[in-house]
Amino acid sequence: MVDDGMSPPNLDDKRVKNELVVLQTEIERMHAENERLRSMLSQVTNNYNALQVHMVALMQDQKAENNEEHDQKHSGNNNGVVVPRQFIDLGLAAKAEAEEPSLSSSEGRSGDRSGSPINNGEVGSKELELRKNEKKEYSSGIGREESPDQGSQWGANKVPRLNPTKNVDQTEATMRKARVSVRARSEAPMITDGCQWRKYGQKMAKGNPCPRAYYRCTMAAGCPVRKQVQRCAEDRSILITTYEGNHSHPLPPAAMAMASTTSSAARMLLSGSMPSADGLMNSNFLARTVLPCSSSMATISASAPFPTVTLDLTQNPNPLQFQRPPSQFYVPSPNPPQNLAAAAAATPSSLLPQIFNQALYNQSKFSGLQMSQDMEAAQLPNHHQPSSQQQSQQNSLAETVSAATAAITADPNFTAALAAAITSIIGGAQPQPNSTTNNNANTTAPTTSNSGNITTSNSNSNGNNKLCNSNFPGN
DNA sequence: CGCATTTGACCAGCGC
DNA sequence: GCGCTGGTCAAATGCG
Repeated sequence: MVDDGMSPPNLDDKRVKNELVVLQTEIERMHAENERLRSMLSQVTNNYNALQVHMVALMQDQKAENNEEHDQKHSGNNNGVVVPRQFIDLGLAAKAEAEEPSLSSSEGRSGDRSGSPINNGEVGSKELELRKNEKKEYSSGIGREESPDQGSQWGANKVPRLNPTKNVDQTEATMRKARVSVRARSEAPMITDGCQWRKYGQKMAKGNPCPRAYYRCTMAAGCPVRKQVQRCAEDRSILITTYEGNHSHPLPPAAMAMASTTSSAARMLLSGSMPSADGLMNSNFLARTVLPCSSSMATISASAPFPTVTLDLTQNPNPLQFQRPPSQFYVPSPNPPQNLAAAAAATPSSLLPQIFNQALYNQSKFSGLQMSQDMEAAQLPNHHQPSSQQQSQQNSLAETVSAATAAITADPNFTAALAAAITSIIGGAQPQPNSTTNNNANTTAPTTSNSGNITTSNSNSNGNNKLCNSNFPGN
């Protein structure tokens, strides 16, 4: 008991104690280091965000000027709507747009159509057509002056030719091509997303009885936003809605959510810079982030022809049924729809505020520098174990996605909930209204999809194809 | 009559 | 160069 002669143990104890002390100091040092890195990280993030905000503000100013001119020309299309043009947040996209409307409203039109503005030769005659169009459309109250521009926008394939303004064009082109695709189960022929749409075309999908419908936003003249609606061939209960572009006009809150989503998606894709490399890494990060909880799927396809953020809310048990490019990261949701619906039924609306908040919180994670840092953290094997903060951020994001999915699935109208989910995943830029309410401007659109191949024929023969009859009931 | 949808035609990009 | 495909246009049609 008395340890006199027990010197050896004492020595050992000492040594152990020393080691402990060393370890402790080491740990403290690591903590300090961690702390330091964390603060650096947050500083960088803050700077980035500040810059982003600043840039957006500038863009908005610029756009506001352009729109003023534009509005003066076409007496107030945007009147009445309450919401400021918030989701023009998408800095770069906003810029791209800012240039477009002004161009399109008058002289610029020459350049638009077919995206190869400068396809000389044809321009002259086409301009006549365009002007004719303009008149017609303005008279109908839904200005469509954007059509030319949009043509180029949506028709991504045509974009590359866009041109001359080299400084912006790369960015612009990328933005224009960026798409947000939402896959959701819905028996309804359409989903309500808060915007007004006008159908301008429909095509049959190859090997798919369900046609793909094309819509453009009619809430304001010149709005470049378009969407495609298709129903999945394998599972017709799945509705695939793809959005492209950013609204150039104020929107009601419900629509805002979705709108900011597309903007954010574009920005996000852009932040990954060129699709090929960074884009993939980003997707990887996203997938990893979402995976842990995996009650929703987020896919970012950086592969061509345009970068697409896909939010899969179908909880499809067999993701493989959809052919996906190898470069896509697909995160399947294990939860059967029923479960989600049930879970959501209990909470949907209450969840949304959280979702929105979370979205804002997570937002920084998905953009710019912050994103790449997180990405590294996520991808590196743990030798620097991700800080608990990082980990919890990722977890919370996953939870957010999960919650959003549940809420969405339960929400018969989707809309805001849908947007919230996407936004939360890709980092929506706007503070979202906490209401899930939606405006009912809807568009119905039956759709089809997925294989990507579309036949040219339009025979709408089969009854099923009677897609949309959406008359915009609402709004 | 005005407006939205339908649908055949057209255009441009892409691959072979 | 040609054919295929995605996307858009615009006349025709239908509906309120």
